[in-house]
Amino acid sequence: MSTQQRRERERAQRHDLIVKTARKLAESEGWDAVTTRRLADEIEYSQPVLYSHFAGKDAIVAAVALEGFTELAVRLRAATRTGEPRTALEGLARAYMAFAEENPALYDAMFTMAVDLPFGQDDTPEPLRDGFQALLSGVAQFADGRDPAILTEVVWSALHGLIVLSRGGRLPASGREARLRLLLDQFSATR
Amino acid sequence: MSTQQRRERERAQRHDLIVKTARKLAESEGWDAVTTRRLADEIEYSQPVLYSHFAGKDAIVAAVALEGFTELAVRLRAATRTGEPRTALEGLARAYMAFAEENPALYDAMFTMAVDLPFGQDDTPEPLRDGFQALLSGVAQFADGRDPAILTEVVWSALHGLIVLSRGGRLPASGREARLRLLLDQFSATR
DNA sequence: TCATCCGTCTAGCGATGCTAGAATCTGGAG
DNA sequence: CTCCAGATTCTAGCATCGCTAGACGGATGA
Repeated sequence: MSTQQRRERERAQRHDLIVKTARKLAESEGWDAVTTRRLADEIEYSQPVLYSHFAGKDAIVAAVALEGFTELAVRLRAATRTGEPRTALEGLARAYMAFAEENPALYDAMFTMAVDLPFGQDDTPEPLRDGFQALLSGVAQFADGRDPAILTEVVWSALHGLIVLSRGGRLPASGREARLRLLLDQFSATR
Repeated sequence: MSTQQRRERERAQRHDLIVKTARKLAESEGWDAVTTRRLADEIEYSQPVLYSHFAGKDAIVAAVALEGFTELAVRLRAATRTGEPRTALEGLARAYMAFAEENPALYDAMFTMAVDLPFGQDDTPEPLRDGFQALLSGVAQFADGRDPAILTEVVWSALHGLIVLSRGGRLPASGREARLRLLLDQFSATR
């Protein structure tokens, strides 16, 4: 009976190996380099093994994304644990942008690629829920009469827009800080 | 000598036919359906003909995107020709979102796919420049002390974020109007 | 010791973007 | 009107992609 457990343990390890390898590969050479053949090579197994763990390549990307949500939630919570609400928004925003900048491929998997992750639904995976909750609880501190959920969604959208447009070369790298400052100013004003 | 001109005219027509067909196909069945084979079928020529007009598939997508920028600029200018600055921002934002909603595939080509279009550079194509100018001149009306360029970039980012997150199912379709209202409120406040 | 079964790999399918070389058509000279 | 030269278009194929069927192998239990 013990061999059965060992088997399952090894399977779980290989599962993690696949996810971690995919992530590392994507981060170092971009998602285009993450082909099933290359990934299989990297983990030193053949392609079909991947499909015994995941339904397809999309599922692997989704698994990587899920890891990302967990990490993002941790970082956002850490950032919101500071003092006053004014700096809380700034900390939150900076933490979010830093995360996106440090893990571009991961961020892509989370917010631009994997379409099959159910976001605001009943079967939304825990890490996803947690990520949004971290944002929400941070933003709610200075909602000041405004609807916290709506406010969170808009702040999030603005940050995401800045990130994704910057990355694609649509926004000049120079004004980064000025844009963030303006955004923070606008959203701390209750009006 | 006339036949030479006719040749060139026909070439130009076929060039347009390719772009228009790619756009229509993308809009009706998504960009995944726009394969070189399918596109060649649709225009009733063989694949290599495409490559006598464009360097590759990316160049075709870029050509479609360019069309989009021209149209977007026109719509934005029309929207900003209204009266007071308060409603100008709202008109601008609604026009932008309506454009994105009515032409999802086109919008994708403009702002998420084609990476090879030089955006804020010296060799930026005219339609691109014009598109941003239309936004800028609209936003500048109510800048009210704030840096117009920075303000434009941030407003644009926020709108883009809303659009792209909504489309990917990351934001619920329900709060659409509320989010837009909140965004408008925040950005009309000068503070 | 042997048969069974689970796990893994080899080999291959259809589809992709792109291209070389054959085939065809066009236009102008004799 | 004929025929050749040059441009144009097509057929066929390459490498690569995600994915899978079926052969193969070794570990497990009788």
